[in-house]
Amino acid sequence: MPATKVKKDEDFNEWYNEIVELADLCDKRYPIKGMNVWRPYGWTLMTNVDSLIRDEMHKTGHSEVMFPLLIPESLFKKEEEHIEGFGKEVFWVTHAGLTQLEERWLLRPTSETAMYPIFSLWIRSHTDLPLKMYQIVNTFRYETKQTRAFIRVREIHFFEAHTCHVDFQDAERQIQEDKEIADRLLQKLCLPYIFNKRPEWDKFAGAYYTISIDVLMPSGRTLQLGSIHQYKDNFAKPYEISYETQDGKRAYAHQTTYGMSERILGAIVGIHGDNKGLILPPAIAPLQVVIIPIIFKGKETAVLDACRTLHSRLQSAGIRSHVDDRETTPGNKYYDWELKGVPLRIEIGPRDLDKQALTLVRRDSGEKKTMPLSNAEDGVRAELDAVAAALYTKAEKLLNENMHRVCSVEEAKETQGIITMPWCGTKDCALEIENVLEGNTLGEPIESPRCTETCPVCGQKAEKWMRFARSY
RNA sequence: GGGCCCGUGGGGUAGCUUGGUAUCCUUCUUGCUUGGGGUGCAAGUGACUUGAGUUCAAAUCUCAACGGGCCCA
Repeated sequence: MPATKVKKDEDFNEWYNEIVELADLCDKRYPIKGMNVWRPYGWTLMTNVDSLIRDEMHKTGHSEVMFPLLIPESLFKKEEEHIEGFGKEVFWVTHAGLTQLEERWLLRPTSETAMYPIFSLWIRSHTDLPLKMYQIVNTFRYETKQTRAFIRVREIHFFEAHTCHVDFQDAERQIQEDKEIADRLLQKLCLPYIFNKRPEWDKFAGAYYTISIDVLMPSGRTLQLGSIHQYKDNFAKPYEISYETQDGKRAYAHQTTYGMSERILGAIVGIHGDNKGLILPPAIAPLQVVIIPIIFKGKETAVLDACRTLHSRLQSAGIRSHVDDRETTPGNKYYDWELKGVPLRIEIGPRDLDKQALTLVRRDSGEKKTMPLSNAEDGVRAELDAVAAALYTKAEKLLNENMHRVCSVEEAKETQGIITMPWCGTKDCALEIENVLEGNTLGEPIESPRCTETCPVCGQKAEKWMRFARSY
């Protein structure tokens, strides 16, 4: 029996809208467009993702900081391209109490302009570099388009890492490290992804270049989960982030940033979920195992005791477990926890106790098996790994089956998903393809061989490949 | 940026055309019952998005705002 009214493969967008509320991730009834309430279950999930990010940051020598939410207009305005890129979508604070502010303040859309004036104070010598900082905060963008839970919101739960380096080469090494972080993180979340070097006209405002981290949603649209930016010294100059070199000269720092948001959660919901609800990767599932006692009159205590004993054993083994001892029927509990996406369910009833066994059901496949109670810890751990592997494989299949390399406009028209085509390098030709495909330019695949084809639009020699897709 | 549709208990809905008493399902609360895939019975709580207009009277008609959804650029 499905939990959702709308089927995932019939109307993905509706299914998504329905499931984020049904599964208690968020409450969309807050009366400001694009500002939803995080419910406890959703927030636990998000903070679990954040923990994985923090682990990666600390492993790679970043320090966590917390900068103010408000930015004075004068600081924001120092980098021209930046203000041009964000100017139309910032929220302004113009009054304090009854008095009009002498200088307007804005809610950070991202924190470059808050951090960099302070970085310029912190950095004096080459020994202060590299400076590697990050924060996980809320940022604000005034979206005018249709908003969607976790995917397009006005208050963004944002991870942003900011680094400063002695030169371009060292900043490039940072970007290499960022890619490795993405690889480890998204592997744990069972999310296969692609890197794309964004086209000049769509890079981050003020960046030298931008690499996006994109995943493919089951609707056939791509979702950008993160960005890695090389700034060179574009911000260091206006914000005067300079240092004294070893030989006593002054030089500007080269900077990078790395950003990700709750879109990660959107991808997990959209890619792994099914018509029964969420399916969570064990790495971030608030509960990895739920234990359902199967109670019959007269045998309550034996069953409940067995459940509780198993629960504390699993907890001691570092497995997030829960005994659902609510006064309702087992069937109800199954539906509840399937909706919540708990990877494994254990049932213990009188029949199991007779055999000193437990019944275990996988959320992703529905597969049911019994195993002895004696080494439940190992059995559960192995099954959690199996769920994670299966989720990744399924998502990888979706991505691979929907990535196509084509060399003519006609072929492209008849192709779904992510399309890679030869590209001569001019904006007009890319925009023409966007028109034909009703999609967007994703960017250049960053690690693919040189192209020797011709541009399908203008017929000129194409030295690059370019990816196109419909995007969120 | 332009166009279209929608807003009724926590969720889903009927009622709106033709203005007057708000329907049903579910959830929730209490009690008993049941318990290996939504157990059954009984009782109870709970709603017309906001503002202005028309009217003796507005969930119903008009306008606007806010919110939600869809389509096009």
